[in-house]
Amino acid sequence: MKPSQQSTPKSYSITKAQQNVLNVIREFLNSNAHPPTLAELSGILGITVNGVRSHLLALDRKQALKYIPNISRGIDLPSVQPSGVPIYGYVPAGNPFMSQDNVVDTFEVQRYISGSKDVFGLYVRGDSMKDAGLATNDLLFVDPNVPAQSGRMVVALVEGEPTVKWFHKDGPTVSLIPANKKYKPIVVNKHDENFKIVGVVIGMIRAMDKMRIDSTMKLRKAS
Amino acid sequence: MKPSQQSTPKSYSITKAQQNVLNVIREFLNSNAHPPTLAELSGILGITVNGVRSHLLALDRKQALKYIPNISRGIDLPSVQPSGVPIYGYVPAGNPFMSQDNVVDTFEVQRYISGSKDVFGLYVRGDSMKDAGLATNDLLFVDPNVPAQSGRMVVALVEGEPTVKWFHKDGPTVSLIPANKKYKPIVVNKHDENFKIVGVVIGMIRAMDKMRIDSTMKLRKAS
DNA sequence: TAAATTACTTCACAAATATACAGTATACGA
DNA sequence: TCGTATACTGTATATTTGTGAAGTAATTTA
Repeated sequence: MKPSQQSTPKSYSITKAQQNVLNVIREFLNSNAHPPTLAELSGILGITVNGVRSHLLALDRKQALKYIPNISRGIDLPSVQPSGVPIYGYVPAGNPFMSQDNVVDTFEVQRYISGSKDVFGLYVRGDSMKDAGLATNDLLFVDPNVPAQSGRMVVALVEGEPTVKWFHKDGPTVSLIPANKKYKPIVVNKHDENFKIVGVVIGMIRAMDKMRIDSTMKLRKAS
Repeated sequence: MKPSQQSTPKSYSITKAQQNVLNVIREFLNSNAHPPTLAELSGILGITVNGVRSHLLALDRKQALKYIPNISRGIDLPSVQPSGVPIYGYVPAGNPFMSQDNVVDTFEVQRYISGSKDVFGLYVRGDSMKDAGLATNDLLFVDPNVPAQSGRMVVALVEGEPTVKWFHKDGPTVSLIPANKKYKPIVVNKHDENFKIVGVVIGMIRAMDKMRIDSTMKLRKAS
């Protein structure tokens, strides 16, 4: 944390008063789509406009925010908000796990559906991928720009019908393998006109608002 | 879509010029943390400040944005961006499914992890919920504010150890039921001190960047 | 302890911003 | 065709909002 540039003017770390200003700005941005003015901060903080200003200049120097001169509401907080949920770790894992220190990560879908901007979602229907843990109504994230490799889950168009399967390439032929003994693999020629890889499954999300134990019971009986 | 209030002033739908203003504002917000001023929009659009103003007033009337009078940069665009991926429908389903008309929904995590602000994420480890489709490294969304009901999946603390199970209440006792024949249900008294429901599982997400067919193969052999 | 930074205040002032009011011309729906 | 909304322009004019310069006191680091 030592200054790497000798040109950097000497400065203390962020002080309590400055942190307070920062917090007030953050709060302001939670209820307003625009940053506050100096006068507004002045009113909230109970100090004069120039008092606020000197804090902003200091915070800008310390890179805690960007203070753009001469323009109204020219306060830019970097990295807005995680907009996400904290992630605490693994289950089961060491406890107590629900503490702020224990936040392993912050959830951002971008992390999961990273990659190309062409990623799209697709709902699962049917049980052909049951053993891979997919159930009807699960939502798949499919990336059309990821090249299909053996061992990956893909969405393919077979004779115009979209289907989710494991992908396996074997010389001139490719196999689409279901994760359910009830169904047989589909084997086609690599250049078959009636066959097309739509994309690779890079993620999945499931809403469990209404999911009940019954579904597992059925699974249990079936297996 | 007919106006429900007779007090609503007559107005056309958003015109091309207005849509253009809207687009410019959106673009502005993509590169700036603060909304534009009337003067800035005037410069970009090539019309006078009052021209801009009348557009903003019209757009406010049409609820396309909020125009806050008397404050600088008082332009609030609702629902910033979907930040999401389009969802096309079910698999398998009628084709051709990848067309803009076919967008069933736009993915927003909020939709899935809706409810309280206390929702948090938790990684799954182990195979005790295998038959419910959960695998190690899956990320669960847990809501501590949803009351546990029989049939729902819950995260519980049993003697200090966090665990994911199906929840079943039966008079004075509650059962935590694993979705894997290898494990036995845990039955405890409702008021047992060593037992505590942390929250209800409301969703799950899985990253499949590296997931390979091998894992299914193993599942197949095991079942 | 000396030099610098913080944490403010006050008074004055220059820009930046939004409004008011008055027009002109075009397009649209009943 | 009438009445209204749109799509602007222009000239002023109020406010809002940000800056400058100077100063006081407390705090911090070397």
